[in-house]
Amino acid sequence: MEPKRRQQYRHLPAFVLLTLAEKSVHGSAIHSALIERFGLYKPDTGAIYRCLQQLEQDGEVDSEWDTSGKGPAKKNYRLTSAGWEKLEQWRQDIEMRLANLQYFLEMYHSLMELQVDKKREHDVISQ
Amino acid sequence: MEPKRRQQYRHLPAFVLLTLAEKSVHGSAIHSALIERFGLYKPDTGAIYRCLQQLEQDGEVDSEWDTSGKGPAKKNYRLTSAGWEKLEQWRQDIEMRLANLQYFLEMYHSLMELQVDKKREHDVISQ
DNA sequence: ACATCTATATGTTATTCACAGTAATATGTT
DNA sequence: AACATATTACTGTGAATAACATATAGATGT
Repeated sequence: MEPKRRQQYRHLPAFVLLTLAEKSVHGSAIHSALIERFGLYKPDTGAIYRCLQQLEQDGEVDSEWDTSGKGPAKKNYRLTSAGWEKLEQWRQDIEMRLANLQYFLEMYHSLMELQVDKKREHDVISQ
Repeated sequence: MEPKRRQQYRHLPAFVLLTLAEKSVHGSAIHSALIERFGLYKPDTGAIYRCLQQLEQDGEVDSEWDTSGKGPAKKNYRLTSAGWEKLEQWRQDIEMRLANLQYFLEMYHSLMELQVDKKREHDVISQ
């Protein structure tokens, strides 16, 4: 039995801020939105609430309780102007990471072609 | 004074394996190669050596000492077949992450256009 | 009254890796 | 030979991230 390795998806605050940029909502709705949009990305609810607390502490979001609708009270979060700025920083950060990952894939594919070529040569020789 | 937030660059084993896929080399050479190729990505040397130890423990690389050349002995690492398989897993993983990051950027840009439109409307109304 | 659902929150642990430093060997300099 | 310097490998520590598990509390249905 392989020891199960935990998968970290990362950039959670970026995706939380992005979701809030579209619409001010409460934690559970952010969770649903992320699951809906990123099929493979199932963030932990605990992580989201703690993320929101941190973002509020850093002044990137503010919140107010909504006791109107059905069910238990919801804490609606809204981007502050600091939050919009932070989102822009995340955009830059993510563009850089994206470039690195693209480079990884390019290099991976060119290496694999080389491997195939080597194999082909080998096959020709051994005919 | 803002508390300095550490930047994590992540996916280090993927990039180490990729470097070794191209050519079997020692830790310090991997460090140089990564710095050369990823201008913004300056991985920690400690992280690289620990990563290599972990990879060896997991059977994804093996190593042998090279005492020929100049300077101190070098520990050359080489991908095993398990390492090649792991690299393929990383490819899949990274393609997924890439898709998520691309989605972030798409959504970010479309939100920003909306913001501009709103501002334009506002400007027109207040004329 | 009780179970269930929804939303929020906390406890604990694993993973990742940055920052700082140590050690050992080879080589160049005086 | 003595010393400084460069190169390579490795370790100590702790911060950041977030996964897994559990708890709480109000609203709602039966």
